[in-house]
Amino acid sequence: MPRQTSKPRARHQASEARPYHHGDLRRVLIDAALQLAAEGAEVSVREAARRAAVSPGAPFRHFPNRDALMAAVAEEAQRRFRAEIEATLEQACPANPLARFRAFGIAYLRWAMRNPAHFEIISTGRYFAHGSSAELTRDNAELVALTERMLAEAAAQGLLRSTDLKRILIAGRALIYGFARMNLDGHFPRWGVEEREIERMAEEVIDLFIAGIAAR
Amino acid sequence: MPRQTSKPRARHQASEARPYHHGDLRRVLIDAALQLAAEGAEVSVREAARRAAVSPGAPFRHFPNRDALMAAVAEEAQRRFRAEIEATLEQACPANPLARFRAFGIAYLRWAMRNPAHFEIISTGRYFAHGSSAELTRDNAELVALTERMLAEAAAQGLLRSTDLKRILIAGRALIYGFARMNLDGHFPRWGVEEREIERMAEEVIDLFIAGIAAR
DNA sequence: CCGTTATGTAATCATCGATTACATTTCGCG
DNA sequence: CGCGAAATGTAATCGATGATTACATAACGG
Repeated sequence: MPRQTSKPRARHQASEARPYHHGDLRRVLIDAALQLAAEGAEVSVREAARRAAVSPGAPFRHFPNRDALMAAVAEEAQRRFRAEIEATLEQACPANPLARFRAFGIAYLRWAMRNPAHFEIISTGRYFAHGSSAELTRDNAELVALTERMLAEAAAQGLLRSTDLKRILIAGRALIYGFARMNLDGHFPRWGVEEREIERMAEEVIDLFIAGIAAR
Repeated sequence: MPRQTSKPRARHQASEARPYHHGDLRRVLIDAALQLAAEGAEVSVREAARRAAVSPGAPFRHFPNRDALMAAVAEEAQRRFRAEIEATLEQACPANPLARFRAFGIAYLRWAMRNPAHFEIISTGRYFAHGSSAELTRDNAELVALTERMLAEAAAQGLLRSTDLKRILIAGRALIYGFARMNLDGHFPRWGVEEREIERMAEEVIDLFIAGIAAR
């Protein structure tokens, strides 16, 4: 929790000098890094420090190394990601598991497409050792478990053609993750002038998948 | 084509000195970079130069910058990727487009899983500006076109449930690409002790997709 | 009020991509 | 041939970065 700096005394000389101790440098560094990523710039510790108006070595008081900063950044992004998905699911028809699955997929892809850099940090084991953040791993596992539950309910209600839930789960994850990554990795030529256009494609792809696994 | 160095004269002094001019530095640098990537190390121009036993500045005679080297590396990797897929398709039942699609997907995923670093370089716009290599773009487009043709044939033979080929194509690409990236990005916990296990999952996922789009 | 701890600064190092000036080899053209 | 231009590699150097260390200063508690 951010400690409240109680209006620190001014330095010996300047009346408006920045206090020696930053308010909550850790938080500010994470935000700066998130912002850097969102801007498409690559995240460097120094640049984050620069934005926090702090010396290049200061961040290392809060993070042992760059990877640790990135892991913290990923945790924050994942928190936001998960929060938005769960908020969307709050207002999704609770009775129909496949409709919920659909809403989940759409929310997932919407966030991924509107926060590409953050999604990249979350989903790729490139910025820090995969599994180095227990929180990130847990949050992600819970999203997977959420998906699993929806499919299990669908199966219980006889909505699925096959009962091989494991296989359906993996295929569904691959489909959604793949769509997000295709967008991220530039596999959609810039025909899709409208962002809205790609989101419509996302819906169609999800619907195709659901039609494929649904009983009929 | 690699120019043949016709046994260059020895230096003024040593009888076994390395010739001033490298045989085909460009090629050697690309191979060194491919090897570096395959070893999981991150590719640096200097390290490639080191492996080629050449000064750190030498590579820049062949590549204007690091990105250009990476683009050349990607082109080579893509060439191998495409060659293997097409070789596999050579011996796939030519009459059944869905069987060919299945073979395509399996070959795609097999290569991606056995050459993760190379697949990463190919498929991500991270190592160089996306579209900076016309050859890479073309090669990739041809694989997509190949998939498109298989699906069109399947539709022509009445094997598909829907005729929305565009949607099926994107979904299929997303599914296969997503599976490959999930493996790459560490989304498969290390349960799959056996590599063979993951390859079996890949087959199952592809089969599930085909079952989903097939007429019945 | 003092000292222990938390936090930031300054200086330094190795690595990397990149550029420049220079050296040597290769090759084409007369 | 042989000579000069072009190709190719070397050496030295620059700025940025991640990281470490020694030191300075502020914050907190007894």
